[in-house]
Amino acid sequence: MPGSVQSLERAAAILQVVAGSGGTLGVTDIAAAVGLPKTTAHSLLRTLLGVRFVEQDREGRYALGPGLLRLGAGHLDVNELRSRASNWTDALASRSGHAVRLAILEREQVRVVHHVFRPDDSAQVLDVGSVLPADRTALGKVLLAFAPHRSVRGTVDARRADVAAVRARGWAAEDGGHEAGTAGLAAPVRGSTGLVVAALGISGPAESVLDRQHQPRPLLVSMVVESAQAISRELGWHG
Amino acid sequence: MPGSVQSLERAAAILQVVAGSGGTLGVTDIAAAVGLPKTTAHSLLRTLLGVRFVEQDREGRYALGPGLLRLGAGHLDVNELRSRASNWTDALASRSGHAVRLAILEREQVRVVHHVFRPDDSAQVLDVGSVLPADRTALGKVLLAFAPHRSVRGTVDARRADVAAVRARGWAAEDGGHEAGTAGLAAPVRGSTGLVVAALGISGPAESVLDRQHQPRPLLVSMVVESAQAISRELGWHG
DNA sequence: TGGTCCTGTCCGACCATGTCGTACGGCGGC
DNA sequence: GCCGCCGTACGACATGGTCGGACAGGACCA
Repeated sequence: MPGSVQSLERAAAILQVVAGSGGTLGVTDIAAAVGLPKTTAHSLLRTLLGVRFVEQDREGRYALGPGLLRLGAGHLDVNELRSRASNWTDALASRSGHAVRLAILEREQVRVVHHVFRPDDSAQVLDVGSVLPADRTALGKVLLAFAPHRSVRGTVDARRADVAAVRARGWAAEDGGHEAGTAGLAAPVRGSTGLVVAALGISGPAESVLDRQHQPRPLLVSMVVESAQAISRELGWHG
Repeated sequence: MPGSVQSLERAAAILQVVAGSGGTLGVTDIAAAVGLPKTTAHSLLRTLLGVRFVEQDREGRYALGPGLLRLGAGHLDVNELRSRASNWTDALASRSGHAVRLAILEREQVRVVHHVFRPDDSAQVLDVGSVLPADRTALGKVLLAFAPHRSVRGTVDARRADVAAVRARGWAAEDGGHEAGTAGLAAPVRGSTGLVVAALGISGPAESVLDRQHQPRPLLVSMVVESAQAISRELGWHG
């Protein structure tokens, strides 16, 4: 491909073959798989070994190395997020008496990854996996407000003030914008780097979440913000 | 460094910088961080983009891409292993009445990653994190027998028959080899590729694990093998 | 609203490096 | 003990990677 660095494309192909083997592969097999002379493949593998993107066993066979695996390790795994959050989400549901959801931003969409039912006997539907509107839910407002690469001018004027307010307050509210008669609150969950990786929220009947002036009940705000911060600390955030 | 492919070393440095940022970075910042002219860094990034080791947001800033993250995705995460195994390990402890351990092979050592106590009132010590002798425990025998890159000649004669027997039977036993008066059984846990990623074992008083002929009790063998296979299916193995 | 500054990207000249054939030591199989 | 095949080293040479200059576009400020 014109304009590409050939040796990088070749190295990427080699890494894909090694990863696909699931175990270890010799130089001869790798060369055959990527369609290169053995000494060319060996030359590339020697450098991949040097940067620890591959490693070699005692028989000279190659496997993916710690240098490569470490690159991806900083990325948050959704299962780990759920696992670490679950004590706090259960406790928040108990203390607040509301349904609790954890959501992530995925390709500009808000996906629920964890859901704890409101602790009563009412019939409820499990939300995990569902996608929520980003602009009309508290969870979505939080995720959009703290998205890492959004410039202010990229947001239409009507929402700019909202985004700024959510960032300043550290939480977002929704009042019937998503489901008539319900309201919600959400706060950001941060990963070890301080970046927002999820949003934690509660939702329920509007009269339960909001006071008579249609403002969020301060006690509930505190519970949500504190629980989100506790989960953030669990994920390695020091803030 | 003589003998290395310079552009691969440079690309690795770029990926490490992007991974370390935890979010997104521009070409100018990446070039500064790796000490290269901007156009050189851009040339390398264009190819990394082409192989999807990085991706770009709408403002032209770079983050780690799916092509790279997917390489590491096949690697089993110990937390995920524990998480997926825990239902089965709890059940095995209950049904068998013995302590249950899950171990992995790590640099030729056997490391316990999960431990469920024997379901009685006796005082017990949590083993998680400890390292066991590879050749004298059932867990170690299983992990060594099924290690992916071990040639037969690399194993001294005295153990070759043992390795072959463990492979043929699909489980291993220990009889006081590790702790006087105790015995143990273990079976392999496979990942989605069919490779053995862990060993599942029970242990307890020798008279409880073994019959009068000092052979493992068949019912216990079945329980361990079936539980290990259930965990394997949980991890995506189809065998 | 226009000017300034800084960004990401493109183009092409040039030379330093990446490619790969040949050869060799070591190991496994027969 | 011999043969075949592996991984690895070496070095010649052709080409691919490097990078300076230029440009378009966006953000910011007076």
